[in-house]
Amino acid sequence: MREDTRTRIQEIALRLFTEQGYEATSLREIAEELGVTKAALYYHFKTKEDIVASLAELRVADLEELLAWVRTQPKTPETRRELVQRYADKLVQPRYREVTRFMERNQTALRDHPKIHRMREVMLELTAQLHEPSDTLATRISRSMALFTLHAAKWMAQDESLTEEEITKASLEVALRFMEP
Amino acid sequence: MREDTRTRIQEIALRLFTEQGYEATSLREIAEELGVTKAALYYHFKTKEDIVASLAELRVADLEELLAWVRTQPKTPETRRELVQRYADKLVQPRYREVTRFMERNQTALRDHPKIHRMREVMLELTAQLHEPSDTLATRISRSMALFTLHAAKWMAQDESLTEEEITKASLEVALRFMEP
DNA sequence: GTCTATAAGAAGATAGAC
DNA sequence: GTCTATCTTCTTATAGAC
Repeated sequence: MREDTRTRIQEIALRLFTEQGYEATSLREIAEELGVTKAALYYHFKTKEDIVASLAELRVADLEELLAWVRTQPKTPETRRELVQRYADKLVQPRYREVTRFMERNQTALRDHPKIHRMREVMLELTAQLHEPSDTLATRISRSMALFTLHAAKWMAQDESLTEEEITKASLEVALRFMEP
Repeated sequence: MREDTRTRIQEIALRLFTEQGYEATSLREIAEELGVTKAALYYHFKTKEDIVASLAELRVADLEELLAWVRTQPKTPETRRELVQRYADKLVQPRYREVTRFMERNQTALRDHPKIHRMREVMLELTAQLHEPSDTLATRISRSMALFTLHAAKWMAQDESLTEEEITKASLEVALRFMEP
């Protein structure tokens, strides 16, 4: 069954925004790939920013769910490792990863979008769950780098003949190592 | 003594490109801040891309120097730690850091610029110096995250009342910890 | 080196027909 | 839901005077 037009706009926009950049991608291009005119897009999304907001929503909802979960848990090393594990699980879902990639690559262009701002907040709250006030600065940096590692490890794929699975597995191993006191 | 116009264009462009994004910053804005007309910019730089190339040049030269140095050294743990240390030293120089920040934030918009491409190459070669073929994948990821940590630690400054010096010192400590086997 | 003036085009967005 | 046609505004870039 054919997806609805709204979803297809999201898919095409996400791909083009990521490949070419947000500002560099015009509504004309999106419309052409979809096989309609620019004006048709305006029936589904009021503005270009609305398309971004709808994409950000896909990720924010996931992150807020994760944050809500961790707040029900006791603040133990066990919980922190489990949070890293769950974050890694989110990150292997293609849709989540694509949206994340789009946002990483267009930080500046997106800086004024309210939904993007909300997402940054949630990410900061999530990393804050990884340490306690009594931890040293070095420990806090190390813990934050655990989440970063899950994101950044895909760089490794460039010059190596490794499968995605090997990289995912190894970067989780490294991330958990960074969580050690 | 007043700097020359070319240098002032570079400074203003670098700031606006970083704050607002590369595509979102027009030559008109740069000219207005400089107090001249758009046309005057074209005397100093043939195109907008030329301004970017001149900015990238500032960083590429530094990185190539670092790469040239490390290639004269024996491939020992000692050399690798020294490379991390030297990279950290580069990163505290304001001009280098500003250009780096600009590039991090505008990855997609800059993807087709040849100078940017060269910079990515040099960065990859630098990280390749941090490990040997016999190292496990986890070790290689961990070592690459050492350089990443030096970049990313500035995120820590957001919600804390820490001095830049404390953060720099602690992130170097973490980076060197990540270099351990 | 900097100016005015202008070209040539693409962008986001809207009105109204079908 | 999608179209054609159009508006307005902005962009990069150039020609030629001073």
